[in-house]
Amino acid sequence: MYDFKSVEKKWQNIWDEKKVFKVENGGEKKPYYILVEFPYPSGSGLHVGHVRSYTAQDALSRMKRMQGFNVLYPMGFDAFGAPAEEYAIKTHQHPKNVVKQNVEVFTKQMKTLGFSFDWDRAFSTTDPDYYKWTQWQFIQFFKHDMAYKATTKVNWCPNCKMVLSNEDAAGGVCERCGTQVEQKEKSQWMLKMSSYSEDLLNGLDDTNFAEKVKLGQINWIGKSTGVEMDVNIVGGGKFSIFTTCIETVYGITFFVIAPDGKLIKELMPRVENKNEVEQYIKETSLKSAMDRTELNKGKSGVEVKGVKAINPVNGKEVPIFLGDFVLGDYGTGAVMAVPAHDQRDFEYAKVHNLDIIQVIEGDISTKALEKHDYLGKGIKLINSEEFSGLTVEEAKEKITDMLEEKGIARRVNNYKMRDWVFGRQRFWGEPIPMIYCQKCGWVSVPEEDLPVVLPDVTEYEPTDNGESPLAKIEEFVNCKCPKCGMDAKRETDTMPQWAGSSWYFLRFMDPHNDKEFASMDAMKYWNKVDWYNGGMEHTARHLLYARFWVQFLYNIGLVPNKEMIWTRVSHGMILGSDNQKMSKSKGNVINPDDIVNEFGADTLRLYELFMGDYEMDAPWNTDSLKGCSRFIDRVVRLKNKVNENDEYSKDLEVIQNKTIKKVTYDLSHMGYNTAVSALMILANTYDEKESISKKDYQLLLVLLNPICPHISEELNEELGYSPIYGMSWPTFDEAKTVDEEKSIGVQVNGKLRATINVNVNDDEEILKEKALKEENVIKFTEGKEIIKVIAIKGKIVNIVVK
RNA sequence: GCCCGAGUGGCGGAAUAGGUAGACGCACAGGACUUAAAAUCCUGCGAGCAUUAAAACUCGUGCCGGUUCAAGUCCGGCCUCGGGCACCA
Repeated sequence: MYDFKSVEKKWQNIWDEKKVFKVENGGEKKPYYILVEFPYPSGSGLHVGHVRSYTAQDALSRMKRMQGFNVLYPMGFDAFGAPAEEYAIKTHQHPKNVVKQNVEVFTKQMKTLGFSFDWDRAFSTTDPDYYKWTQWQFIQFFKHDMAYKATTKVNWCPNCKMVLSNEDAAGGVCERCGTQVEQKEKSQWMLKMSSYSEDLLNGLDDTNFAEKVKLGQINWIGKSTGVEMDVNIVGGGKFSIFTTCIETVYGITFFVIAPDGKLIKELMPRVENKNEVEQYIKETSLKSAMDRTELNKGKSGVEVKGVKAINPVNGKEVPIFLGDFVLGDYGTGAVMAVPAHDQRDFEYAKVHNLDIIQVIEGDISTKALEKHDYLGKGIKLINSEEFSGLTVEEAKEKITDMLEEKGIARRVNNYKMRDWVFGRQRFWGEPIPMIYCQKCGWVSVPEEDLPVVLPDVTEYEPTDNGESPLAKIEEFVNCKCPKCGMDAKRETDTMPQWAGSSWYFLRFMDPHNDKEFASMDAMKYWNKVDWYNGGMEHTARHLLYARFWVQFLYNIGLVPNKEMIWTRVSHGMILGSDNQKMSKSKGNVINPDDIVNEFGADTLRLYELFMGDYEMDAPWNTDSLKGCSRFIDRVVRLKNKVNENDEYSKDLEVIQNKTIKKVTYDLSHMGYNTAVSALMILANTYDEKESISKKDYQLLLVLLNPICPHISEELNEELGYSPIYGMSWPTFDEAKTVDEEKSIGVQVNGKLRATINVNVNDDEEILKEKALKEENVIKFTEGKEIIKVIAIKGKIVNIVVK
């Protein structure tokens, strides 16, 4: 085994000292921006999963550079967030120190892996120079009426006296102490993301995201098209419902309204069973979002006695129920219930003993006949007055037209995506740069006063009332109103972790700018992120937040494109050797440092790309890793076969062209494992020869360089050539990528009976002739009638007999 | 329940446009070298049948059916596993 430690160190130093991968904005070369999700620098260091995607994109970057592109491959740190804060609370040190240490560890680890990041562009979202601009952008949201304060519910642990994230409140209990989590009302900053629903859907057309990524976005936005209809209440008043199945309107037997909605509050004075209703509202409010879904099967609810609603199409009076399955913040907070044609309503009607009226042909004896049962099948309406006999599709339109003419309904779209709750009651986040003045209301911090810096204190314990720890720090809270100069109070909530990562890719384009978050020129130069790689777990939310952020900046003229990310791809996880997700508790974690120490960075890089389909999860296997180490040793040993010849060997021409083609294609199409395999085949071919030329050998090294940059540079230097990083990527001659002679299969009735050696140019007649001469083919065709012979040049012969 | 993704040897996985299934690697077995081990090199390696050897043959890409001269690949219907969302009207 070669001395990988000194070789790797040597080349890492050369790259570092000569700033080989430093990239400037501008120049003759075409720009190409490759981005990997920047990590959260946790205390446990780099994970082998990071190594997989960073290596993959590193290989792509290195090839692209050699292909003559000006490649931006940056790295940074997404370092705000709860774990650093919790660690800081435990150890009584400022989270920024914790982050600083972790960033140093991560940086060192990444350097020992030889990634070609432009380290001069690195930053952390926790740097005041960076979050200054996050705050500045928040102010733009505020100024453009896109940020507002509203009351939302938060998970509250009465024991820890802390606001919990949904993750920390999983199952309705506090993750730290196991206490039942309560829902608490809290006034918080929100971003009007829902107003971008349609734009975020349409924007997908301007991207090259993988189909599954687009689907993730579409599902999260959750558009549904339907009808909003007004419903009168007996004795005066009205409310609206939203439905996607207006064709079932004659089947309404009750309405259900949200216990947390406005409507029930309005109706309260007329309610006869006030106690019961109030009790139910209270019960619902105590349940966390989790509990509410768990209660799913119960179909709980109470009738709102004393008020009845009128079905607008036939004047029928039906009861109104309060049910916690209706959400106050989706649609209108009220639904029409048609038990015959909605399974949920069906079950609800059974539990509460309500009428069921069938309005669409079919069987409803055991369960509801739902839209997926009846749509698109020409099924007709019944019991629906003049609409009876129409197909459901016709009825949908005609009923809507009728209701619209009467002025009591509208065609509308609804979206599952809500506004973005942008406040966190935490210390370790970007302070929201807002000031509350008794006289002027909410006023944004003047831009010249940014950043609003997190204070240097030693206590980060949460307050008793659910406010951010910042609320305890008087010198932080108390300030003057920027408008009127009176005493005022600073907002103490901080931003969610998603904030900093919503625009970091823009900052990489112009990371040292102290006048703007990034100059328009810089952003126009790079134009878009060409490749964005990250985990599947971030393809829904992070990507959506980032796109929303960018679209907003675009609308106020601050970025050049409505979508700033062109291709988004995702990679699979590395699982433990037990095929389970790696976790400390399972004891199946592999530390990349250990592997680098024992086998070297090149081996780890090679293995992680070779281990399987990049987009798929793959289990760790140290034996396989050793195979990769062997391959590198083999390449090193091949040097003994190198002769003094400075020309390519003619007899290796085809395999070389083939390999160049394969590696070039695969590295840019996430076919990393097959690229490695092609290199192994090339090395095997070399190994079969007595000797190879310097050029032959160098070609292997150059093709291997994006994956194993250290050893390939070292061996190349030993040959006396100048560094690979300064070379051009090899090109191939398409005509020379196929062997003249090859073996193809001969089938009789589709079953393989022989193989024949042919020339790729042999025409059908020659193939047929050769095939029919084969002994085994004769055996199977003898005495039978040959119906036809299919012969495909260079591929196959199939003889059909009877 | 809904939406994605995946099921191929002992294992990880290959297989541009349907065209010799199992590339490449691991593990394993046998052999060479060696005092020995490691390393390296050579050979074999889907199952069955056969076994003195080889050829040949039969089956084989989760299951059932279909299209086709030809299906891992296309179509219809399922099953299992993984991930995400979850009363969204």
